[in-house]
Amino acid sequence: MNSSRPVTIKDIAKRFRCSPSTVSRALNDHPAINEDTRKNIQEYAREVGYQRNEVSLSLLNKKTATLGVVVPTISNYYETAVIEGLHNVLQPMGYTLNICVTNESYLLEKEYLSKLLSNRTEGIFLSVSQETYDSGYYEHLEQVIQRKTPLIFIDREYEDFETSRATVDDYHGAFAAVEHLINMGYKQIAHLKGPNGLTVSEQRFKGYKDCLTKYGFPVREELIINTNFRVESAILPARRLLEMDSPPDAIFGVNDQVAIGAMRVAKDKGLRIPQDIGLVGFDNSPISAYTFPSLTTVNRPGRKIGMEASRLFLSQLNASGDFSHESIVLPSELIIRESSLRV
Amino acid sequence: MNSSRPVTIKDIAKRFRCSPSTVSRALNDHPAINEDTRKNIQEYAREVGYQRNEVSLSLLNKKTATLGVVVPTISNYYETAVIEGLHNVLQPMGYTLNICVTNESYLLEKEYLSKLLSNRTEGIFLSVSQETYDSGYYEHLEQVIQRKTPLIFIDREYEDFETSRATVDDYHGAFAAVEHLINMGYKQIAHLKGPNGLTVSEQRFKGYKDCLTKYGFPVREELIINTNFRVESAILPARRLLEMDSPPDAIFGVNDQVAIGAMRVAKDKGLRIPQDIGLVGFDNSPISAYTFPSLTTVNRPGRKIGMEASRLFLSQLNASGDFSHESIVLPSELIIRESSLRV
DNA sequence: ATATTGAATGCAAACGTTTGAAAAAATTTA
DNA sequence: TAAATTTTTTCAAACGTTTGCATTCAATAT
Repeated sequence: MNSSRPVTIKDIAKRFRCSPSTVSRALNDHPAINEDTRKNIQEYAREVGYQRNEVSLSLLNKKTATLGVVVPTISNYYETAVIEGLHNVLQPMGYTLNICVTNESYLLEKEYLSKLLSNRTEGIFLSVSQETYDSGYYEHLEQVIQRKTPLIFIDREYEDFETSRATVDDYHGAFAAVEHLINMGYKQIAHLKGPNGLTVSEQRFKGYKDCLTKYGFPVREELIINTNFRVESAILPARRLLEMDSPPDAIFGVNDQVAIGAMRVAKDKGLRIPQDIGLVGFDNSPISAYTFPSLTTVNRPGRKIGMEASRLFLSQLNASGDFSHESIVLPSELIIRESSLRV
Repeated sequence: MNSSRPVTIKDIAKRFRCSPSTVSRALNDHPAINEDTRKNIQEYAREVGYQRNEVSLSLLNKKTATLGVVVPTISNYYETAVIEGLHNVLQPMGYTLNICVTNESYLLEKEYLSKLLSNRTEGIFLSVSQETYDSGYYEHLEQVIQRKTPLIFIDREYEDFETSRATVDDYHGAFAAVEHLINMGYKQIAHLKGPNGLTVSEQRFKGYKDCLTKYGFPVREELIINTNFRVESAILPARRLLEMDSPPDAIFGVNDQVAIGAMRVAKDKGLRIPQDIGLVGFDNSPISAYTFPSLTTVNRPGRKIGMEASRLFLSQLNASGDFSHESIVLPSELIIRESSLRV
């Protein structure tokens, strides 16, 4: 019966033997519409479940009220916190977020950006994929710039682009973490590093190295092993570290997951934490406060990053024409817990 | 200089002194277009970065290639796994997922659904919010049904609606978990329950109760305490349980987070796991395999759910007209690890 | 009775693209 | 060289909505 075709303004116009304009105005409470007409039309519209076709409006106004969020993954606490932050600011302003997960793939990232532009997305928040980083291809971003669509980098940035970016101060967070371990008297501090090439990995690595150097410790190659951020990826590296002839007495993990993996391995070997080995993670994920022992970590204000990024977007929007590119770097904060608190 | 207005087909037509139709056909490799014309136009289009306006196409074809995914949260492993599953199937088919996070709010859920319909989304995957559940208002769903937009329930379902749904067999998973604890000789099994009213909570709770009853154990009110799925929310309840005069010797948590919270509390009290107290979670989140001791849990095939839900959507699409509503229930699987393996 | 006002409604264009049918241009055939 | 054919291009409508301007119609003032 009920044809599935959505009711349009024309359908209503036909029903009332009036023009579409009248219906449009009636529905939008335009003053120059007879009170009765207005009421009747509005009532009927409600009855038949009329819903304005936003697609046509988008075409007409060249506004879609849609923003793209392109991220490598949503499987970590941090990323979802960022999205929550974006959401908290932008949703109330009427924006819809289009969340695209690139899964670290350059091709997907490119495709998503292209699609977002085709869909006339009004702004793009981007955390570039690892493949993009590795390959160094950035033409797909040129597109975005050329079209003057506001582009905001989140965390993983590409330095050569003139645009706004919001990042956490990974460097000083890592530095503080290692410094804390040194203060606690640890002498051989290993690092379970993130994938090569990513800003996040490299900045934390740099903080680690610089801190060791500052305090006169050597940076020992064999104490630095790569992981892919995931807990499983830390197991073998941690084992390798702890089975060395002169094993480290502390491990700084590139994130909490990795540190928790190392914690498990240490416990399996009967090591006491923090007495025999100190552990520090990064992210301050909810679980890190409730491991046993609880994990010392570096807080990364994901929600705040999302909110700051929103702010950057909005200011770029208002400053149409004049560039107004800002770089926001939010401080990270060392959170000392049991896993490193040696007394 | 470069005006920020996107290049349109008309602009190109003007440049070549031809009609928009010619340009359109040239760009789409229509056979009835002169080879030279085609080449020139395509080259020029590439040069100026022409990108088809998908909005106008959506209006014309009444197809948006967009699907809505409305979920209460994306902060858990499971939800992101579901989204990954949806993504894996639907992205290659050209669909864009519009992920909407309701944050358990009825109002937001309603608003999102309305917006998705207005945007002519071609299908909606919905896991209803807790408020919706509590309130019992479902008119906002009637809208979707009335518009014949395919609607697929994920996990949190509302039984009265005629539509497809994909859920995990929470009941039998919980049953198996508790049965396992009983087999291991635990006598007083407590339950850290999820929020009231949610299918997920209630099904697991029912599995817990039925299993106890089957094995002749009483269901003791004081051993059942609510949580909100989050690790923090388990701390006080777990403490209350373990400080009872006759405390439980096992705890079944509604999810891994909650179980890990209980694990922490138990350890703080100096209890040995699994000797003094057995623990079981639910979800098989990545971390659960690497806690110390590792956590017995129930696997919830999130990615598979996403893939099955996609399948349900596609079959509903093809069977346009004739209803073809299916309910898929995927089995959950007990994964026995150290936290309950008492020998 | 006519001009003047005011309220209510309709017309037509616009947003960017596609597409069947018609028209125009180029080519071949008789 | 005209007719027939083929190739190439243009026209116009459509998708659903909004909006400045024109129009209609009734009521009031002169």
